[in-house]
Amino acid sequence: MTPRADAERNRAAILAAATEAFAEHGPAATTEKVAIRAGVAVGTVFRHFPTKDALLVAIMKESLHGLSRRAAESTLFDFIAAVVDEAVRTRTVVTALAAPTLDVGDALRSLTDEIERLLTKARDAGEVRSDVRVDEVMALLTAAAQAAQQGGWSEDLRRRTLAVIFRGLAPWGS
Amino acid sequence: MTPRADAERNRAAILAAATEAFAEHGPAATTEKVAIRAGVAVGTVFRHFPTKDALLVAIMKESLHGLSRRAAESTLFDFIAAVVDEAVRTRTVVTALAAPTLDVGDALRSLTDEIERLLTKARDAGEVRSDVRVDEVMALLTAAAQAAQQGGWSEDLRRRTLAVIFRGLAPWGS
DNA sequence: CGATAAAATGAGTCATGACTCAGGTTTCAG
DNA sequence: CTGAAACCTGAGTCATGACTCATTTTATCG
Repeated sequence: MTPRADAERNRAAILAAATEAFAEHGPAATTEKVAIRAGVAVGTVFRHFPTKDALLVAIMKESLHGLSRRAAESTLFDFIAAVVDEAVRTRTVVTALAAPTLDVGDALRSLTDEIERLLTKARDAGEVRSDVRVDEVMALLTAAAQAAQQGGWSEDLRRRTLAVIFRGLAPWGS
Repeated sequence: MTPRADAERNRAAILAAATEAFAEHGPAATTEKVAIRAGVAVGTVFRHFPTKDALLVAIMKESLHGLSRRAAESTLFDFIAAVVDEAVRTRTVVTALAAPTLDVGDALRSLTDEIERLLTKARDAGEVRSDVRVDEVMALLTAAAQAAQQGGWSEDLRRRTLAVIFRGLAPWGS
């Protein structure tokens, strides 16, 4: 049986509201605020998502899938720069990349796979040293995104810092 | 007038307890827990530090000064590695390096100065490119420490990730 | 149209954790 | 020794925020 029309409408509104709220305030965003933003009562939010974390996880998965999609049509360095840029704008990316306790299913795994593909491509193109593994790349990506966000890195600092990282990934003399 | 003997004793106990508690749980450590650990009542903690943040700031300053001291007798790369190692063990370092809202006075400034000295020395020794500024170094240090801690980087991952960063800081072909 | 089940509402419950303060205890100067 | 000032105590206050549920509203089906 398909859900009632208003239920579906509200669920969508809640997801949209939560996306904005978590982007602005991170996991600290109140369920109450999400409800208000969605034009709905708190109870309704909890009807659709049994737990605040469940809602958060839903948003995080969306965010991670979005990244995977973008990774598919990008290059390694461009992708990393794009993620760090977005991290400065919305808190969700970092929350998703660096939430050790919340279970995002295989969304992170998928993203890692996608990045591995970018890494292989970059390696084959001679843009990255052959001994660099995905681990480091994920670690560096997460680190940069997280620090950039919460340190409020200026665009200039972002550029210079990423330059160091990119140089570190590149083969000698390239 | 010098404070009463018991007051001084308690203050020291509170600082010691807070150091441990914040190292283990970060800023999330409860004032209550600190009090228990210090063998003292909550009220006593608040008598010595008007606010939980005041206590936290005191610990953070201590931590930053400790880092400055260690920086004075180290080299840039060794120092960075040491800080990241410590970050994995105690949460205080990262809290101190990456707490944008808490006012640590000039403790961060001092550390930055010390690191600048290390940077200059490394540059003169030809170990670091001449166009690298302290900003990037601080940014990379903070990023690595933060991510290492909260991602639980293994020693191996730590080593490989720092290798990338160090290579990025180094001049070509060194 | 009703009837009814699904959904929404929002005031209320509960847990947590920072902070207070009236009353008891300890230190120490004289 | 002794009394006042300085300290300490810990139950209680207050704010916050997740989550509940009795009651009311609404979508949908015959």
